[in-house]
Amino acid sequence: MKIGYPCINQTLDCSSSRTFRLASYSEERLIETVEQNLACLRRILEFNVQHGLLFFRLTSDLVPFASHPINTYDWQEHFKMTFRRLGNYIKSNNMRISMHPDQFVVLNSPNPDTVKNSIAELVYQGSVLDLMGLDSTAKLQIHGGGAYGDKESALNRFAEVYHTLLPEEVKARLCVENDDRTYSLTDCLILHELTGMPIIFDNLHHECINNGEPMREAALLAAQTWHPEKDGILMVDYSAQSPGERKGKHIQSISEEPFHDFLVETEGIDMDIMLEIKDKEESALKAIEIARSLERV
DNA sequence: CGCGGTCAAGTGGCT
DNA sequence: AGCCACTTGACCGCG
Repeated sequence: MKIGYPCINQTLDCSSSRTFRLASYSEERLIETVEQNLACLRRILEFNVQHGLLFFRLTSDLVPFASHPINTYDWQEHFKMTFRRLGNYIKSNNMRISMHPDQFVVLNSPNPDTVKNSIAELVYQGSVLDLMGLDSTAKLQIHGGGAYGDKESALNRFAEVYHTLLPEEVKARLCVENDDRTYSLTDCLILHELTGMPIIFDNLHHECINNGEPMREAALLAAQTWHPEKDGILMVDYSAQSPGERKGKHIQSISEEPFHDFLVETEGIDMDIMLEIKDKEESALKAIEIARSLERV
């Protein structure tokens, strides 16, 4: 089991998600920003290795406006060696990597432009992982999208787009994650049937919407959608409800007992866990200790 | 130099 | 109808 956190490290004094406004776009600024983002990413990865945090989610903002028409610069070529070195570092330290395109990526939107932009974003994020030389166990994780009042049609539209419009290099990495209000685990299983995509399991979202599956059964169902050689082991997004706040809102800092219980409940299911918790690596480090006490890492 | 409004993009739920 | 949240705040103009 590998444990990690998404995108941002709060201990280090750098950010790998620096960007700028569209209005102030220039090629010069793009190059400078990507340079700084990748340098910071390197520092974060080194921090993670030093602390045994072997699962990490790369920010979508590594390359600003990467899928926007304004960006016509060949950043892939310019930063080829930097990406390759980052990838070599990741591989030589046996780290697991994911990316999570944001809410604008909606493959089943009725608006063809939205679908087109979504695919461009997926191609960008996949190409980052490709440039790093990572295999198809490095994943892109998205949600089912909208329901538009007719979920069955929306699911079929997703599958249609998947089969007819997505390039192979995106399909090799694409996963669907159960969300907290529209696409439950059951819905994701349908998408899996239609496309073969593995399912990333989110425990908190599952608490928000489900079809009665106990946590262990749900995790098992998701785990069965992963092809061990091609996809690697199950990825899990773990969080806990922030007390007294909106349903689904992430907690500030990990509390030991629920995480401990989750690990006990999922004993024997091989998984890598991404902690979606506000204080980032601080909680991830606590989580490692808890997992160690149960001999899961 | 610090504060706060705003930023490429979508969707659904809440007030 | 408008605001908020989402895997994540960061940028930039203004005082």
